Amino acid sequence: MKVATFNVNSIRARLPIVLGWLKQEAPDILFLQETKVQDKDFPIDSMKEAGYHAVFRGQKSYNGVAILSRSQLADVKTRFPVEDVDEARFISGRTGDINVINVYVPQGFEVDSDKFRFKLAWLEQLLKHIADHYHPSARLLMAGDFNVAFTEMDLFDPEGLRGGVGFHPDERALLQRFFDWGLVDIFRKHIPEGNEYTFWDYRIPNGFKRNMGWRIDYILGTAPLAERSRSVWIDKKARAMSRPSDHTFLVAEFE
DNA sequence: ATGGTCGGCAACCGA
Repeated sequence: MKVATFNVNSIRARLPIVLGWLKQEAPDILFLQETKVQDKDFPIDSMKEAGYHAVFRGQKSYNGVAILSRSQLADVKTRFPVEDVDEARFISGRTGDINVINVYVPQGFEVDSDKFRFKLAWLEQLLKHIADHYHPSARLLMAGDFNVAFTEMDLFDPEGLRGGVGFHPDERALLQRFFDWGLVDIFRKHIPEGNEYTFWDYRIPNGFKRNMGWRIDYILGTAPLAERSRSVWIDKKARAMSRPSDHTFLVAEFE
């Protein structure tokens, strides 16, 4: 089984990249974030032609998540209210005995802002949701854009960025609690070295060329899945395609 | 080289 996650930064702007990648890599599941499209405008026909089922929840202009899969997902849920705000940031479902969750965690703007507090509350809620609905001994795969670098290895300038949004102790402590519960960072399980990133800010000149990036996209799995993971990679060559996203594909293969 | 990020969507917001 091959799964991937990609913050697409507009599914309509990057439809050729996604379709090309699906054809080339033929994943079983692709998690997409920041689709930036309302449901009535989601390019479902293109996905069908590519051989994929699609479940999605979008909103105008911002956010939006989708799961593309070879086999149809059951028990699909897209509602995830936090503090009475229900943005399009969450989709869960099931394929066979594998439960899947796709998340687009709030970015958080800046530390001590309302948006930052909302980000922390959102992550708390996600943790509670998982603890309430799943068991670490069952197969759960959660992937997406978490907007948090976990350790110093996961960003290009840990000292300069320490304590800022995306690398704040409170955010990192929350990620740790997902790991404590029983989720494994599949990338880090296989690749212990640093300087491996999934996001490069558009606003840093030549940030990608200079590899000034962050690892903020994750594929997490419970132990039964982590034990069956065979390889994981960040697909930088997908960035060579026209109009690259500021994120890239993160891919994992399971037995 | 006399500027310097994207995308949505129509003036700026969000990342």
